[in-house]
Amino acid sequence: MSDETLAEAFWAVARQLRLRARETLTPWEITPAQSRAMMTLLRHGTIRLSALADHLGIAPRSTTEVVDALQDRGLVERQPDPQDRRATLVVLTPGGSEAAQAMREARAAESESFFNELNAEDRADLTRILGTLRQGATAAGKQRG
Amino acid sequence: MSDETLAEAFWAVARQLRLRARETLTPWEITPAQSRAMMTLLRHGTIRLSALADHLGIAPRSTTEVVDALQDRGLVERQPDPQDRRATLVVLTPGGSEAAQAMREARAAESESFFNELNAEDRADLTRILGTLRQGATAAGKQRG
DNA sequence: AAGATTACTGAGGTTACCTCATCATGAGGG
DNA sequence: CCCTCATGATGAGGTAACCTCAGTAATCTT
Repeated sequence: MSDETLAEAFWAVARQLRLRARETLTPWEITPAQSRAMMTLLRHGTIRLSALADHLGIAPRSTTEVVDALQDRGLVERQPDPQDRRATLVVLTPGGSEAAQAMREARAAESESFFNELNAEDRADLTRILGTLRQGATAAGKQRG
Repeated sequence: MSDETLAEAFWAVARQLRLRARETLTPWEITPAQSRAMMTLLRHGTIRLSALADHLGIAPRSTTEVVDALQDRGLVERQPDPQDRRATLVVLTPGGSEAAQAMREARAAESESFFNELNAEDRADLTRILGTLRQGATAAGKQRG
């Protein structure tokens, strides 16, 4: 049953990674959900609130609150969707875009420093192993679903 | 900057593992915090509520609530500490102990099925790499602290 | 043009945590 | 012994991040 230890080790590292990520974001005083929203907007550009909800994996109603918070900080703006007047587009403000890029760089640097304990070979192995686990997990999930 | 991808892959797998763990515990209708408390009690035996709080990494007041919930389900009991009448000992009931052992086995089985996508060599590599990351993370954490 | 559907949001709830104040008990000093 | 201070648990009340359900405006279907 050394697998129990493997799972534990995985949790421990995930925890470290989570704490690091949180620490990295402290200068912006932003919550994890908000930062994920920012990253999504940086990656996909202006999108509808409902599309943002899909990307974040949370309910549209909850996304409203995340957007409210970001809007209060002047990081995003709501704009009417010219295609559909029911819809709301969420767009990064110039300041928000700047902040999002800075966050992305900080996270990349943090990730780099986290994983630079590993040599190139270990990184390659880890990448491959994680890929295997990711696929295996989804396949196994379907058995139960 | 393929590290960003590495971190992402790690998150993705951690997420799968978390979902699986949640799924594994559904038969007991128990929250993650409650199950962690059960595992702690199974491992350490009868301990004070404050000691349980330390193990769980949450505030004593929050631990009170976790214990309340477990007590309502008849899984644990409160007992006065003969050493110190201010303190409360938290002890698994016979039913709680049985449940805790069943959960531990279920989690071990789940972990086994999750990681059995990997061959022996990959498991060994992963174990080693996670160990490296865990140490590196704590070392790096001290720089910042 | 009526009816169904969709996009967002107000209202209100849940979970899992938190801090601060309170109360009983315990420990040390004069 | 008694007084003060510290400690263990808990009551009261708060927060963050989610949820569902209902309502409103706009769009699509027929």
